[in-house]
Amino acid sequence: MDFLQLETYLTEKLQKITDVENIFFSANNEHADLSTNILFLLSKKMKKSPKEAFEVIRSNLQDDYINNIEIAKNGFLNFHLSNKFLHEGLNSIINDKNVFEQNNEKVNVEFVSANPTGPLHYGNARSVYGDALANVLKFAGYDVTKEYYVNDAGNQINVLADSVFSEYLKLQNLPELELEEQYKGEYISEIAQKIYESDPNKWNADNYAEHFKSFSMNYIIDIIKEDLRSVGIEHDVWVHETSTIRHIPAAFEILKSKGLIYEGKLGEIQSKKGMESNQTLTLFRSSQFGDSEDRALTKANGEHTYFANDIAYFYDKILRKFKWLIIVLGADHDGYLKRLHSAVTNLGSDIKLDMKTCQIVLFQKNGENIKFSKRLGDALGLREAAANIGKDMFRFLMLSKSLDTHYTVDADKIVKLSMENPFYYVQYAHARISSIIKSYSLSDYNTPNHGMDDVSYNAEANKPNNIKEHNTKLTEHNIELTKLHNVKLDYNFDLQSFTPSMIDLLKILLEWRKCIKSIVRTLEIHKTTNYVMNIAEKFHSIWNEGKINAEDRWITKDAKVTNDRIVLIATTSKIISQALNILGIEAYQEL
RNA sequence: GCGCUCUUAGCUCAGCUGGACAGAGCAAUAGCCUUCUAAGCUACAGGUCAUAGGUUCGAAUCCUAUAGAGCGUGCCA
Repeated sequence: MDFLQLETYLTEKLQKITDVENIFFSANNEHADLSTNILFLLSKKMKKSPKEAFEVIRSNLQDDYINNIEIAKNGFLNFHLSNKFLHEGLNSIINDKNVFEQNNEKVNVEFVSANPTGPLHYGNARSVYGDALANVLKFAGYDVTKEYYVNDAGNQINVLADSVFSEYLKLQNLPELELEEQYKGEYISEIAQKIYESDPNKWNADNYAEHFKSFSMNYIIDIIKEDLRSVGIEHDVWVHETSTIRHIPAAFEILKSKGLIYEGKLGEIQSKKGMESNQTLTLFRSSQFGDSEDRALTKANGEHTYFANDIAYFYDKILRKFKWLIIVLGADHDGYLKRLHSAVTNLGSDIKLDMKTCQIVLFQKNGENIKFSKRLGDALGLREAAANIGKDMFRFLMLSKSLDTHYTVDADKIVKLSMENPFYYVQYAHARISSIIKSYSLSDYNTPNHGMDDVSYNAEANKPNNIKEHNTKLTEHNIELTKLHNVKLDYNFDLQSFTPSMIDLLKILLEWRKCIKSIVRTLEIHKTTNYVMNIAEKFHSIWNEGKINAEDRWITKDAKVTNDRIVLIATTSKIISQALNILGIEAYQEL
């Protein structure tokens, strides 16, 4: 039993007798262990005062998990929870009863999907969001696929091939091409060099195109993969645009049958930049769904637009039996969302589609924004941006802000900042816990007789012996706490062993799944960093209480008290590392 | 012009489905290390929650208008 379960339990209980909706619980606040707004809702419905409403439901609320219930002056109903609740709660975490059950819902999280025309730059800084989001959903029991969509069918690939070919000509001491659009940057010359090394004379204006396209693109995809690895991202699946456009006829057929595709002419706004404004094209009725106009699916030259290809791509996802499609895009794509959303939701029934746009992260130097341009190849690379402060801290920083935030990072301050920021605050807590457990494992208390097996610390071992499957998370960070799994559900730790602050900490731990649930609902990853900060804050505070009073330490003179406290602190460590794992960050043993 | 996002402490940002006196970090002030890591803790200080209305028992949160910032507004992707 944790807060998530308790709230569900109480809601069901209340709804049986009151028939009100939108019952809200606030866990672990300064007024009580759990508060609810039920009396506001009830008093409105019954046209009675909150106090009178309370009398009506009072007797139904008696429960083992609740010590006492009181009504606050302003009408909140406050619960104080019983030891039974805390006791079961702690045990449920120790025994991994707190993890979510596997469900079979297939979720596709598509993120990054930058064009394969150059390395990732810091404009892709928020790509870690999609990665962490996928991790949370996995943790919550979903069957998740991390996907990257490679736009290998558009004109930008031709531009890429031309840019490389131009460099190739240079190596042959021939005149460069005069291109309207071209990519510059070292990587272009690098690719040309590679091709030149293997075939210095083979390629010319008549035969270069296909080879230069595929070679360059594959080369760049490798760069991108490396860029992604540098921030800890690895996609499960890379889907190429050229492999999904075959679904266009089938997808169009569905939309046609719904009357959403027709032959016609575009309105003035769109066609003003168009080539031949009066031509008849294939159009999608996006205006039916709130878009300002219908949108083109074909170009004047008969080719399909990117939009058409995207429809095919999403249809492909649907054919692959995904029920929940999540796509993470840059803010510069949000004008595109309406039409895509309306097209995709019309392609299949029961498709849940979430499109998240992330506002750009601005990097500043000397108070001025660093510009980036892929064409000019002068962008601050994602790899470099991350390397500056390290992968883990980079992720933490990026994942600690809402996606909607127009976040500004000062490149000058960031290194200095790195020594004194929330990332280390959390890591320091974890390191201190490791230190406690180390001391404990070396102490006399660590005998086999206290209800759990002995806990030992092994700084050398990455993979300690005797790992039982379900507790590998703890062992990942070198402390051989795996034996804690032998603590039985009825392990009789005494809540009296804990100081009031430790009980507070325990209550925070019992909010973990509530936090996850909330992220699944809102897709707001930064709640994870907030949550783990809460734990760290409470932990550091307890640590200092121990400095003031030795009895408030984790390791005390009393063996029973110490053993009980070690269970709590090991559990804390477990939750912290679970949270950090979700963020894709390693939990440190030492700082 | 229109669409999306944002505006909370000097700075960077939190604020859970509308809920109790608006929070943290950095910066500033004053304390705390013979004792499990002081990258920490405690205290003090700092805010007309952009502005004006509205809905509600209750608004930083929802609605409308206004101001400012970012992005978009192609038969590019």
